[in-house]
Amino acid sequence: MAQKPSIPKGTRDFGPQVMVRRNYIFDTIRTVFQRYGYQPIETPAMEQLSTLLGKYGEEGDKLLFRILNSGDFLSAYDKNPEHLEASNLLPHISEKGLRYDLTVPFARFVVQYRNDIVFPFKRYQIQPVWRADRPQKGRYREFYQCDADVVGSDALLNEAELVQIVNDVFKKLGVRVVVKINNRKILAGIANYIGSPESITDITVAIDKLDKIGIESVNQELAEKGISNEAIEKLQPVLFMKGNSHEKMAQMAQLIGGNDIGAKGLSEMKTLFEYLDHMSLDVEYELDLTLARGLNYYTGAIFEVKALDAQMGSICGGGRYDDLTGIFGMPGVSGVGISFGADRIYDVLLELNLFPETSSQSTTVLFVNFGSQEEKFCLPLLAALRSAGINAEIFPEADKMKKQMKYADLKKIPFVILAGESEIQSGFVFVKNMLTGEQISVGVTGLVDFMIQTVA
RNA sequence: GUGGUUGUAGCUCAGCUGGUUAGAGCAUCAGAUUGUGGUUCUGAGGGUCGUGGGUUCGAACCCCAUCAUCCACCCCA
Repeated sequence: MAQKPSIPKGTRDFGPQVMVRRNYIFDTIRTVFQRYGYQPIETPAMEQLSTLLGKYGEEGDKLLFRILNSGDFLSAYDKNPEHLEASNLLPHISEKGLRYDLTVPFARFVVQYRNDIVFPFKRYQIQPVWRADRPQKGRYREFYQCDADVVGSDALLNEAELVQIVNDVFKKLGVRVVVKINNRKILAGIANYIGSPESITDITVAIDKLDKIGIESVNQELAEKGISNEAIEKLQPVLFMKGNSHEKMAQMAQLIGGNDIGAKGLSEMKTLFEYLDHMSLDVEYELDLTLARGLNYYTGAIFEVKALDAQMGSICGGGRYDDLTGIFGMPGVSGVGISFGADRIYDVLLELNLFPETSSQSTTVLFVNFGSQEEKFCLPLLAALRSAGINAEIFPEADKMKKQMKYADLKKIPFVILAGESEIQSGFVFVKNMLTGEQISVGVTGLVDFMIQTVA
């Protein structure tokens, strides 16, 4: 054989049986989003590079897929070698990129259509995103995000509602999860408290790994980042803090209640938990002081959802961003959003065997094709079954019966109807149940009613 | 970007210290069965052993390079 065709690293094809299951996830999430009044939008796969660059930090910029300009992109470029530098060459080579997430394109969308949007604007968006990362378990270069965001409202009730949505989605899917909640203002308060406000990023990145690498390694990493010993010392009570969410908040008030931003964060957290405690949720939710989340545009609450029974990174995350639209020239609009990672949720459902059984069958009835006369006899029956809401098809050619039966078998079609010459003359066709192998004769005039009853 | 793993039929993998013509299971196709699938039996097709170079009388096997893959780190859904 010639060289085998293949697809790019970190991308996947989805066959019919996989798509049925993926759609089950998308439909579940979409239904919940709509239940809470969120409206759908879509944005292009590619954005201007200027929209994307600088929004995800230095690391994020490296993970952007850039699209090569069409045509002879160097024709207008000054090719004098003395002026040849990557920085001024780049705009000539690439000016578009594949979107990295759905939040930044959404911010662009809000700014662009600000006069047409009714605020607070609740939107959802289910589309693929791309990251030029190295693939590994649960990590792909092309994957779907399912986002719900509210912009134009500072109210913490929005945060609470998003947790409620998480609750509903995972309850429907049957996955046990824990929602971890933190607040960037609390993290800033911690950084102030230990006297290194400028190191907030290094501090949060390090303590985010606490449960993964342990306290020793965290302290070591902090030291390597240039955090002073006394600052690390002051941080220890936070890292070792025990108790439930309310107890932790009380302890934190002792430590960081004195600085403005820390107090603000704690106050927000308290309000949020008051809402959540009144929502009779099924999911666990807890304050996790070590939760940091990478995206640096978050300014308030941050969320992360982890499956309790599967070894998988976070399957859902989000947070509050006070000024995302500011970088696109529209300051003072606050937003909060959440993003479900459909591909990871798929992997979790597969691992835990949580996909519903029925989600693999598409056709209910197959007519065996005996020839051109018989085809014509079957067509009105087919149409009638379809009108009655029953998925039905006829084998497209009068192939060997064995092959047609095998087709039904492989496609898990539960009923096969045989209408050959003698059946047509008698006015009775055979309906074969492929599960039991049982075959009964049914009058043509009563066929649709019979099938409706049998299927129901 | 860093470290490691594995590349043999469509798929999952055997293949001894380097030795004739590289095997198995599953899948596919055909027949047993001209109007009955999923079971069974018989037979058939399908491989530049990832690619390129080297060592050797001889390489799927040893060496080097390269590409791909998966896993871990960084980071993240």
